[in-house]
Amino acid sequence: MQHREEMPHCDFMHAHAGLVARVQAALPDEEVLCDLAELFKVFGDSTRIKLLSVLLEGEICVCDMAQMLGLSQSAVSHQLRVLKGAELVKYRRDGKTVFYSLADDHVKTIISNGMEHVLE
Amino acid sequence: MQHREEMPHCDFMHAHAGLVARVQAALPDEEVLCDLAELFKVFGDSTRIKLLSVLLEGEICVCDMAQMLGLSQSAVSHQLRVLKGAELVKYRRDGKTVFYSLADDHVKTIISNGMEHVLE
DNA sequence: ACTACATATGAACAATTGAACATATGAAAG
DNA sequence: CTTTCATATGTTCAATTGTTCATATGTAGT
Repeated sequence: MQHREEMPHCDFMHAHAGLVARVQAALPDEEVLCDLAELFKVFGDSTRIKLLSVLLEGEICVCDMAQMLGLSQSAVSHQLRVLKGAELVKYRRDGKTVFYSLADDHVKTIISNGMEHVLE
Repeated sequence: MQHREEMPHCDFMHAHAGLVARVQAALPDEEVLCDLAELFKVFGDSTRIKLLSVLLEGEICVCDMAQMLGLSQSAVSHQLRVLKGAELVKYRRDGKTVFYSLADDHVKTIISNGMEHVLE
């Protein structure tokens, strides 16, 4: 029952000595990696994935999305806000109605890449 | 839980009448979309993204990953378990040491697609 | 057998999060 | 200006999640 709060790690490296340092150097900035995780976190919710999938078909208003997915208007609006915050969707206002659409082609690409992995 | 009958929704559709039904028909199965969300959820954590990024450089043991990222061995092991559950990594045992590596090229693709969106 | 080391697992805890509900904003029509 | 409809925003709350600590498993050597 040794309590080493210091550094829980191996006493020796298993690979050659420079590996740790070399990989650390090659690693992107912490901030970039966190941003990347935040991006995927946005995709990592079934409601938001459904909204994005629906928007693959084109521009759709909030109300229709709620109907299509059997969700409350509030839930859809909240999640669209998250998607907009991540710049995955954009919107266009026409009278009382707001039409949402995908912000760019990255979204399609990311979703279809994920699909490939899922459908294996 | 769900009171689907009294859902707050528009009284009329804004797009042409068949849009909702048409998009619903084109939508992938609920289960597939949920699996997709689960996949992205795995990417949606900074610790796991860091582990995956590190593994882009090649096969690395648990201990070295912990050192590279300044994480406890336990934290690394727990997250590697999640990554393995999603079939994003595989491992190889050599004596006491366990070396992890990326399961396939999808992982690289997904990460770099996400990167593109982040670096804008 | 025992010891040392690398990794995995279980449990408990704090922090995050998505949904529901209520309310607020914005826009067009009367 | 008031009403009505479409959408947005707060708030509360239950459930999920990541980390830490403690312990267990596995492996090699003595």
